[in-house]
Amino acid sequence: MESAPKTKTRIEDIRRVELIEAAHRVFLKSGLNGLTTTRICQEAGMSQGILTYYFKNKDEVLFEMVRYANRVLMDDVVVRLRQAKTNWQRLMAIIEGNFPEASYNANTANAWVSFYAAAASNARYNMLQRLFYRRLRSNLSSALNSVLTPNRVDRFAQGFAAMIDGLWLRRGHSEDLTAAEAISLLTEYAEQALGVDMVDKLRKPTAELL
Amino acid sequence: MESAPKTKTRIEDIRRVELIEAAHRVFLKSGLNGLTTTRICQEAGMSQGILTYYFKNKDEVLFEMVRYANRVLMDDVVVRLRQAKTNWQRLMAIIEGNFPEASYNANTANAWVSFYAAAASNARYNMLQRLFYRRLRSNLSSALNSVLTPNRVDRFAQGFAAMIDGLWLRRGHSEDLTAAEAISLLTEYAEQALGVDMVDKLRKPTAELL
DNA sequence: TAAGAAATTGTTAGCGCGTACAATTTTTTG
DNA sequence: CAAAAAATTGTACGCGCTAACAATTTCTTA
Repeated sequence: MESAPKTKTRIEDIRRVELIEAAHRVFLKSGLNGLTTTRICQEAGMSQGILTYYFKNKDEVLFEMVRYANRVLMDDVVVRLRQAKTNWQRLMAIIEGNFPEASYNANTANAWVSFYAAAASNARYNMLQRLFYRRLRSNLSSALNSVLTPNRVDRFAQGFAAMIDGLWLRRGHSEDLTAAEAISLLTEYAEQALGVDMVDKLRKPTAELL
Repeated sequence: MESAPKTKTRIEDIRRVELIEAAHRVFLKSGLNGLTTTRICQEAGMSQGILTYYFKNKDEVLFEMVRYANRVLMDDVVVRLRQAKTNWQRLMAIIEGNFPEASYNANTANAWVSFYAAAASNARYNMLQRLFYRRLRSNLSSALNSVLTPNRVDRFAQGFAAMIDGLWLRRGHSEDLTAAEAISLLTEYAEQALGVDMVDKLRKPTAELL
């Protein structure tokens, strides 16, 4: 019976998404510091005032944009995880998905570093950061819990996550660091941390639990 | 014969150092974003105008402050390196020196992350970043060149540096990450990347070249 | 100790920013 | 098609910041 608010909501949703995507494009170019209300709106082809009509304030847009940006990056992991048949492939899905060739560049890296910096004094960003880490640990756990105890998974995740973050951090200022190298360094790390025996175990097809 | 500019230079040097140290204290508390001219001067117990009297501008103070901050951190490495007798001890000096118990806390970590973020759009910061990395690689090289070719050292340094940066980055928002754990994770990484044989070699006393 | 130099202060101009809001245009609806 | 509602624009205010600079105090030196 509610046909009235139909179009209203539709436009609202469209504009919100447009603004978030515009903010995302600016973010990938210039990081959080480059993100002014004026630039977001002009990137979206709208006028400045529109922002506070569809969002509480600028922070609201940025928060949604970061979630969106992470979703875009992590889609790669999700797709690869779905195709994985063995636990080793699951681990490789996580590794390769964290360094998509197309995204692993200096601008994107610096954008994320600026997010990390902002998270130091922004409670909501901080929560997102923790959420992202929990997701990673959970993915790792599902790939490794057949060979590692929960405690071992935690420790492995610590080093693994540090390596991912470090490789992204360094990407921002090392022109000669490719996605392939990052993947290779992280793979090597995982192989050495787990040892040959465990890697062999992980390579065996997963016993299906139907 | 130059007795006239004696006191002048003395005061100039003192004030410059005082301002740099004051900026450093603010930096460790609140990162680069918290660093306004007003805050630096009030931390130093001086009035705002003094800053441009002794420095070209604020950026100049910040640049010198970052060099100072790095020197403070790296002093630990230098001291440990001097005491090292074997190449393995040299490697451990680098590892332990990069995570001094007293400095490895969330505020300091976040301060450095804010520096990394700023380096994305600040050419001089970027040069400092590269300089810091070259120093690390050079230290690593002097510890490992007896067992690794230059190319291997480079590759090792890539992963090693990523791990250091990642462990600092993560320290900013993981309350439960201690210096001991960081050192242990990095040591483990080095041991596994080098293998038992090389570690054994590194443990033998260095042949003195007198 | 007086004059000149050096050091220090406090104020102010100017800029970029977020956002509130009145004014305007477009869309919806009876 | 007119009146009301929704969407969009442009402007303007206030804030925090850097840097410039005139005014003032403190030190030097002859």
